[in-house]
Amino acid sequence: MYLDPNQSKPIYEQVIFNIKKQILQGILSPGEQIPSVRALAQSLGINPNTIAKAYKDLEAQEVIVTVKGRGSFVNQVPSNDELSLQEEKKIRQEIREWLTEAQYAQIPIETIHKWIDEEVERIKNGN
Amino acid sequence: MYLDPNQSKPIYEQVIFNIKKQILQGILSPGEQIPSVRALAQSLGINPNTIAKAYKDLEAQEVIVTVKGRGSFVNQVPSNDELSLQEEKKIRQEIREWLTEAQYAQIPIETIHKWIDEEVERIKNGN
Amino acid sequence: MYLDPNQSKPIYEQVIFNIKKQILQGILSPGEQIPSVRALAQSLGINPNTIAKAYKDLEAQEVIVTVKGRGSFVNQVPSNDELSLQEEKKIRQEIREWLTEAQYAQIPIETIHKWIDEEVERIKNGN
Amino acid sequence: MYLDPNQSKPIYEQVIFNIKKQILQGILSPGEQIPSVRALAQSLGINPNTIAKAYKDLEAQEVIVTVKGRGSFVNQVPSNDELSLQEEKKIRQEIREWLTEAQYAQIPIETIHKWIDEEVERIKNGN
DNA sequence: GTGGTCTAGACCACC
DNA sequence: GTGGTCTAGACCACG
Repeated sequence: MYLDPNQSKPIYEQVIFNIKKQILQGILSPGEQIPSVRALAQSLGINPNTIAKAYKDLEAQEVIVTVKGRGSFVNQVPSNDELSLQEEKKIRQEIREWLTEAQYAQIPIETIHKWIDEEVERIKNGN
Repeated sequence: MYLDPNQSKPIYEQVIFNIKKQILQGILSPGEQIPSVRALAQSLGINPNTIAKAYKDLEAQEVIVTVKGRGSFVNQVPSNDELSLQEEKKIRQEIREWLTEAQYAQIPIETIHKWIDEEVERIKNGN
Repeated sequence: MYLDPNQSKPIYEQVIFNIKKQILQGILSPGEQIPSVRALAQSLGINPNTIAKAYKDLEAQEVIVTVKGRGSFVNQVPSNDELSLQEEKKIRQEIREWLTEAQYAQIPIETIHKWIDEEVERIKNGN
Repeated sequence: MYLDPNQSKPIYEQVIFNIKKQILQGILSPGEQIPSVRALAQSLGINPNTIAKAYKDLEAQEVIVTVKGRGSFVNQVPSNDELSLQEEKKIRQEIREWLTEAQYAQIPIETIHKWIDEEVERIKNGN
């Protein structure tokens, strides 16, 4: 896992992001134990509280399950047959927020579609 | 202009966003004067400091020019024939941040492309 | 608001519980601002981080909305026309956990129903 | 006996819960010997310390009696003619804790009564 | 060993 | 003024 200190995104969100990416890439499999709070904190050189916060959020999102005294484990990826309306609203909101920026910078819409396809590949393959 | 207080995005960024959108939609044309800091603040019912910060950022991005004692005016939209590498890196970063979420929620890539096209239309037409 | 230090329930959960109760009782109304993190922390004599945690959880549950630099505000109570299955599962789980205890203590089922009605009244009226 | 590792309730409490349920259901009768700490730990695949703690708590609650060198035995179910005030206070507290949640989720009081009756049946019949 | 809670105190972004 | 993030270090419950 790699954290970019130059990024404005808070560390704990970067950790959440990375764990999810590793699950999608199959580096972490359902049922598998993820590193302990203290171990990950030490290997990243940051405070354990920050990792604990990330793990708690991941549990609230039902990405992992945590058992006190034993550790945290990867959950099943949700079988989102019915795309929750809330999820759609959230993603659309995020699209809207950078798309005006992109339009203003005169980036052709085809280029944007291309970039998205490339990034999807990147997530699947692992950079 | 409409501000959504429920949005996590800070107000000054929402103001920047809205000014840019109005330029893209042709509501504001190059050379045209935009409302004064005080006038806009009053009409939106927010703190003038917040508008001042937004205008300062817009000037730094060369979207508007401010002439002391006269007001602020819309600049030419940049003719970005050559897409700056920095611009691309920034947009790709923003794409990456929500795309992992979307992948995790099992949203098909075709759906995402469709949403983007819809949102582009929305920007062009003005909601 | 009153915190019971003898209770095993963590302080931040007691705070969440109390805010929700006050909303149900009409002490706090939708749109109204709740006390600032620092103010509530001081008046309860506890660390501001603990209140901040409670408020963040309340925001994740969509009970309040928080605007950086302004404060936190009560949201609309959800119009749960369709009772989410997840909600039902959670409540049933909680019922199951103490009901065996009650059965073992030989408490008649009618008594339990009576207690629940009394507690509902108590929530509505405010102790 | 079945333990749910996904449940937030600690394992030793789940063991206590299950023993009591089996007594209520008549699977275990007063005077009957229950499995040894080691045997139960092995059959559940968990740490013997955990079972030992459960048995110790059960003995403190006078649900079982342990005779050194012989094993643990089921006690008489208490003939709680007079409901202890302490018992009532404890149960009422537990009711209060989830009832606010239920009220907030707009669950009708009739539904809650129905759920309780259903769960009582479930305990009596053994799922 | 594991995670959960809490305190104390710092710095930052926003209004 | 507001909340958000992060650090450092403590103590507890659980296995």
